[in-house]
Amino acid sequence: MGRERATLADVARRAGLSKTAASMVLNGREGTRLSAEAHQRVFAAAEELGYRPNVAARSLRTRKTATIAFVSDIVATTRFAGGLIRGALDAARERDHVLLITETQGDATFERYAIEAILDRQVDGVIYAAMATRRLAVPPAILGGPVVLLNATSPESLPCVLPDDEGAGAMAAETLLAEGHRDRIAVIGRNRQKERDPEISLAADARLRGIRGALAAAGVSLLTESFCPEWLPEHGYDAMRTLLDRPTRPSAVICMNDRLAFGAYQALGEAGLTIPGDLSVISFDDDPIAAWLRPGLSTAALPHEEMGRRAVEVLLDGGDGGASFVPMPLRRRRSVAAPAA
Amino acid sequence: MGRERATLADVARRAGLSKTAASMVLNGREGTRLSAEAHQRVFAAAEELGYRPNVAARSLRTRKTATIAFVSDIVATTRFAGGLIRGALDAARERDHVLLITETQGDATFERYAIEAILDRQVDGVIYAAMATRRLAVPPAILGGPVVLLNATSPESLPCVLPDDEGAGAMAAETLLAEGHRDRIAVIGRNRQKERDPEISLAADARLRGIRGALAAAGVSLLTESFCPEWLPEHGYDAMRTLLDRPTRPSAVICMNDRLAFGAYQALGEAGLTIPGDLSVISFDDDPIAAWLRPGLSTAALPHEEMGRRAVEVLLDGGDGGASFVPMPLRRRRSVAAPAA
DNA sequence: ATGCTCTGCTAAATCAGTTTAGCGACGCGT
DNA sequence: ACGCGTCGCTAAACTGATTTAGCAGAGCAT
Repeated sequence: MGRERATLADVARRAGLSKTAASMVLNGREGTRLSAEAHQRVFAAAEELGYRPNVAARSLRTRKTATIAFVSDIVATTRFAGGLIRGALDAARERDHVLLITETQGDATFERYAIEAILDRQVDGVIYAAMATRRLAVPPAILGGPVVLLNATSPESLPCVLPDDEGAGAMAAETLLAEGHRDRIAVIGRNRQKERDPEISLAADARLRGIRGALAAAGVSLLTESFCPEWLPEHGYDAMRTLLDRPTRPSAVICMNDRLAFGAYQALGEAGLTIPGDLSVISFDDDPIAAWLRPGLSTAALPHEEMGRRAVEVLLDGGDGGASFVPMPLRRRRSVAAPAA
Repeated sequence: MGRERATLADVARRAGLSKTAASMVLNGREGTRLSAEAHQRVFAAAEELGYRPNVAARSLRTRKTATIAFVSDIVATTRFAGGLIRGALDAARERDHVLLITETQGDATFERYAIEAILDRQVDGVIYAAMATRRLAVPPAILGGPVVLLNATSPESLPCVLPDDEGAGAMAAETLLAEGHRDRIAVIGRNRQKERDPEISLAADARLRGIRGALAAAGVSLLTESFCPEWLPEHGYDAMRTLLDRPTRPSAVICMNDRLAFGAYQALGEAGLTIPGDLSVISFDDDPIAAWLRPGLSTAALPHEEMGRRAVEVLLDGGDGGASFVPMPLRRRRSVAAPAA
């Protein structure tokens, strides 16, 4: 690629100055005593030759590469990753950096390979991302440089960027309360494993805490809570069917994610019940499907893009070293209304 | 990152040989006359020191970086990109390469930036990917090196990797024929713009050609074809409702993508019709939603992962310079059955 | 006139590899 | 004994930038 690129030596020659002078001018070094005229000549020469510095040569000397490694378990290949990468890409571009992407797929060999590739290329920092919000162990080899965890925390308490699941939980509950729902609110998607083991999920527990907190503050308690083995549509479907068999039908359900909500929609459709007339539904994630459902599903969006962006900012601009929580905005759609009288 | 790494000079010193010797041994150069014992000593020294070559230094001399640029319009941030990137990542790793990801977002300024970043870093090749299968103009600046188009073609007829949409269209039609559907097959998702302008879509025309070819071969013609302004669920919904108002109800519909099919499902559900009892549905893409629908949606999968992989293979191993079509496998689910008697 | 400082600039070292050119020792044929 | 080829290896150049150390000349004070 790119044959015949002008080098710094070419620029210097054309400007009638030394490489040293050219380098200093182009890097905008303070305290150099080069004349205004010298500056002019260097800039002009660089412009005329279309000079662009050779990154390899520069980083050989400076050990800076203007490159960030984006390492993930399997996030890069899932639909959830898009926003994370896009946000990181944007923020990186604004800071004249570029993203090197690798995936470990949870495999130790792949991880070792990814880390070697990264160290060999002397990246300026690492963003270590997880698909599901969770706690994880960071390979010690990358701790030599700046690291930011994305959608994850670690025992070493490295700087990290997380969605504000607890806030989202509270918001979901408050949204229902504001519509007038009180004692007939149900939750679909309780899951002991997810709630207890931070290495599996941090979201489950946080969302639940938020929901409970907001309801407690209003003096309301949950009608019932459905447990699900996973957060997939079929489990939401099953849970909703069971719920409909109860003597007291809920006026609203909070689903722990959109896929469960989708399953719940299916069960409601089969039962001939309408949303939000018979029952309101609210959920988390803002999966693309939320906008496609009829009626549109109200859901607290995972702010992927903002999270990716934030990770780069913390990495390059420096953060306070702690956790950075990104708010989950509510996407208000037609699935929530006041309970039937 | 990576302080105190051993250099080639360290290895040479430890092996009691010159840098030249060490370099040649480690690169497995043929025709060198270094003794077997020298080889041993170099390998041992490298091993003991945990030596890893400095990529910047190497590429400064060789102009090779073991890095591939993955440039896309907006593909990297969409749910469709996952597989493309994952496949490329896998194939790249197998060849000891790494992926530099950039996005143009269809913006000329961003594109220029992306290309400069790429040229500055002297990547070994470029994969230029599009979100929607289409024809596009490749920026001339990257034509100096190897380029492969992914999910796209170009007027310059560069090597490219495309899904076999025509084959998939034929397969969809044949699947329905095999179940016994004949003269009551409808298509949802015709779209003049997509079919006519290759800069918008190549898939629309190809899928349709495949469908028509297979039906013609069986002496069958389409019952009707619904036009849609876009391929979104709401348009599938509208099309299906219109279809159900016709005197002759179709026994099967082929939707141009899964989102249309999702909309069709919604309309069928509301009309109280069951799939596949009253009507079979088949589609294209294998969006995650296809597996979540009840009943599961039969669909020809976009082989993203295989496409990403193929792009890297063509780029690094060399292709025949033409288009490489990747088959779209049918994901057979419960949405297709024999027509009601 | 000498010494000193300041200005404006450059030579050369450096980063860590690859590659070219070639050197000394040895064996062999004549 | 001399020339030649082969073997096993190395010195030094080279890649393109940054950075350190320092030089020549002007201005000024003594």
